[in-house]
Amino acid sequence: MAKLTEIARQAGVSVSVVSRVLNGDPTVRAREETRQRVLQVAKELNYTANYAGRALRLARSKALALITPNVSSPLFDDLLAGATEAAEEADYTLLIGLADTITAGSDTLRRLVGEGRVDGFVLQRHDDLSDQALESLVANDARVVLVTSRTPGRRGSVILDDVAGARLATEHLISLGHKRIALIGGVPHSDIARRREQGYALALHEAGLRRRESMVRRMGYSPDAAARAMESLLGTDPRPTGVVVANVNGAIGALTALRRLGVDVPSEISVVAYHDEWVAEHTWPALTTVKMPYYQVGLQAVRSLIDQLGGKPAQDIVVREPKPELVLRSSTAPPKSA
Amino acid sequence: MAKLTEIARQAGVSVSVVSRVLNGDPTVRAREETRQRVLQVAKELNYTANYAGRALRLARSKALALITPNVSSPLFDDLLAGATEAAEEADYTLLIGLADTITAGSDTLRRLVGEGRVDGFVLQRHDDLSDQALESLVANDARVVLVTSRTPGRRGSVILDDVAGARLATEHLISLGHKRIALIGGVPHSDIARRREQGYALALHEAGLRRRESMVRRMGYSPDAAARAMESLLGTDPRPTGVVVANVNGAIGALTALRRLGVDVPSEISVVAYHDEWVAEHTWPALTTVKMPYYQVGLQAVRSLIDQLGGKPAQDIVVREPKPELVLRSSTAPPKSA
DNA sequence: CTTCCCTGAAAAAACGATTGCTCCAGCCCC
DNA sequence: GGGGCTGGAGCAATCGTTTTTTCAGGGAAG
Repeated sequence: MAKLTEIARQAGVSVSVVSRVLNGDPTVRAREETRQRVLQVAKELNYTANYAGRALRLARSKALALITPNVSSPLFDDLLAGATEAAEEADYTLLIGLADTITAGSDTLRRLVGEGRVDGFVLQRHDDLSDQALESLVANDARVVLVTSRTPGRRGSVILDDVAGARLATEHLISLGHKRIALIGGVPHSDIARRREQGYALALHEAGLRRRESMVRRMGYSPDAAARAMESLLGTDPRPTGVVVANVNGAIGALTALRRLGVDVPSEISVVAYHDEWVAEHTWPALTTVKMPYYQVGLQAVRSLIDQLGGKPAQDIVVREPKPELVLRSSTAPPKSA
Repeated sequence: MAKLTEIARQAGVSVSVVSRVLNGDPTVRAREETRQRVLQVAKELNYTANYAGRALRLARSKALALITPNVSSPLFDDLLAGATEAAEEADYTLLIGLADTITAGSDTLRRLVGEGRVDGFVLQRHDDLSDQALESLVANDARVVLVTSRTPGRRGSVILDDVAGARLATEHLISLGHKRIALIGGVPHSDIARRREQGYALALHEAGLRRRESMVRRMGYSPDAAARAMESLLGTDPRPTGVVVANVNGAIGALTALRRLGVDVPSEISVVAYHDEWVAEHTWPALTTVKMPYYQVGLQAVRSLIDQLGGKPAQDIVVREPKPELVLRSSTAPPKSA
C-alpha cells in the first residue's frame, strides 16, 4: 500500500534515493545512516513495490505462464512444483493456463505477451497436437520453452529421458525372465511415443530378444485405448507374458481389461507402467511403475526460459538426473513357464 | 505491441480520442467517420492494450487468483473450468496459486494484492487448516471468497450442498436394503466433514434406522486414513453391510484394505463414495459414487468475488443446482442377508 | 452584433517506479 | 586561489492508459 513517495517523505529523502536503496543499486550514493533510515521506514510501512508501476517502467512483467492440457495429474503436480521453485528463485510469478484455450488458430499466447501480462511461456502440448500446428503457434519465439515434447524445427525444450525410462521398465520384465514382452505405446506420430518405443526396443535388443511388431500397439495413453490394446494383445498366439504400458493411466485401463477377461496379474501376465502416481498404489494388483523426474523438468524449463529471456541461446535439454526409478509393487512376477 | 500514440498518429487524432473510442466510452465526442478510422487503424495494427499501463492508471489489475492446496485432482479440474469460465466472461485473468505457500504466518496473500498483481482471491483451504488460522489470514477482507469451506465469523463463501450429497449416498445404500451403514468421514472439527455427517445422519433418521456412534470413523480423507478406518470398522460386531466413504480417494484406500483382508465387495460389504472421478471407473470393483457440481462452485465463486470487488455485499452461497448425482457402478449391491 | 452553447477534438495531469543527469558543498592539490 | 574530484542527494523524464480540462469554431438565440 505504501508508495515510494510516502517512504521518501517519512525518511526525509527523495524518492530516487529510496528506490535505489531498496533495489540495492550499487551506484547509490547515500550515507550508511541514510540507507538504514530508509530501510527502516520501508519495513515499518510494510512496503511492497507496486507491480504495475514497475512493469510499466521496465517493460517486463516478471511473470511467466505454464500452459498445460490438463492440470489434474500428480505428474503435473511435480512439474508445477519444480516450475514454482525455479520461478521463485528468480523472483518471477507463475501463471497457469489451460491449453484447451490454446488451439492452432488462437492467438491467446500472443495476446498474453502482447498485453505484457507475461514475459514468456512454458508450454506442455497435447500429445495429439501436430508439429505443424505447434510450430505455427510458437514459431521460433524465444519466449517459449516446450516441455516433455519438442519439434524438429525449433530449439528451446526440456524433455524426459524417455528412452532410459522405457528401457528400465522393459529390462525389469527381462530380468524376471520374460521373453515375450509387449508394448502398449502412444499414438504413432508422437515424438514422445517414439522415444519410449525406442527404449523398449533397445532393451529387447540388448537382451538378444526379438522385437515383434505383433507385440506392439499404438493407440494412445487413455485408459480406454490401452484397455482395447490389451484385449487385442491377448488375442495373439503365443500371448505375451509381460506388458510395458507407456503411461500409468493406460496401465490402469489395461488392468481393468485384464480383470474383466479373467486374466490374473501377475501370475498370467505381468504389467509395468511408465510414470508413477499415488493411485498406482491402490490398483489391483498394485502397479509396478517407473517414476520419472518431472520436478526436474519443471525446474529446468523455467530456468531455461528465464535464460532465454535474458538473451542466452535456446537449448534442448534432456533431463537425465535423477535417473528413472523402478517402483516395485505387485503387478510383475516371473512368467509361469519360468 | 502497438501503442495508443501510434494509432493516434496514424489515424490523425489524439490519444485521448483513441482511448475512448476503443473503450466504447459513450461520452466520446468524435464523428462517426473518425471513430471508424480509429477502429480501422487499431485493427490493422493488431492493438492490444498494455496491461501495466492500464493497471497503473486504474489501480486494478483485472486479475484474480485461485488458491488451492493441490491442483492434481479431477475435482479441481471442474472447479477450475468453472472459475475460468466466469473469469473470462468478466474479462479477468485467472492465476493459480498453491496453498502450501500460504501458511498461517505468511503474508503471501497480502503481498500479492499489495503489489497490485491481483484484485482478489478464491481460496480453497486445506481441510486441516484451523478456522482461527484461516481467519487471521483473510480477516474480513472483501477481496476473498472461500470455496467448499466457510468459517463462522465471516461472509463470502461458496460451498457444495454436502448434506444433500452425503444423504444421497446413504439413501442409495438404504434403498438397497442395508440396515447397518457405516460412515468413513473427515476429520472431526471440519465444517465440511460435519455437513456430510449430517446428511448421513438425516438419511438414517428418515429411514427409521438408528445411527450408532460405533459405525462412524473420523480420520480424514486420505487413502491410508480411510484404509485404517475400514479395518477398524470390520472389527465391530455386528459388522456394517454398507459403508459411505465421504471422499473418493478415501474410498479407494478402503477398497484396498478390503481386498487385503479378503472381504469381497459388494457381496460382503457395499461401498459408496462421495465425489466422482475417472479413476472410480477403474477400481476393483468400479466404485459407485455421488458426483458433486464442482464446476458450478468455481463459476459462482468467481462471479461472487467480482461482485464483491464491485462493492456488493459478500454472500454465503450453497450450490444446490445441478443436484448431486448418483453414479452407479459395481461396488454396491443388496446385503447378503436380504 | 453579442452572447451562449454545442460539437469535435486536443492538451495535460495523473498512476508508481526507475534512472540518467544535474547540482552543490567541501576538500585536495598544484 | 582556482580547478577538479568526490560524496550526498534531488530533478525530471519516462513507461502506456485513462480521464478531466481546455479550446477553437460555428450556429443559434437574443
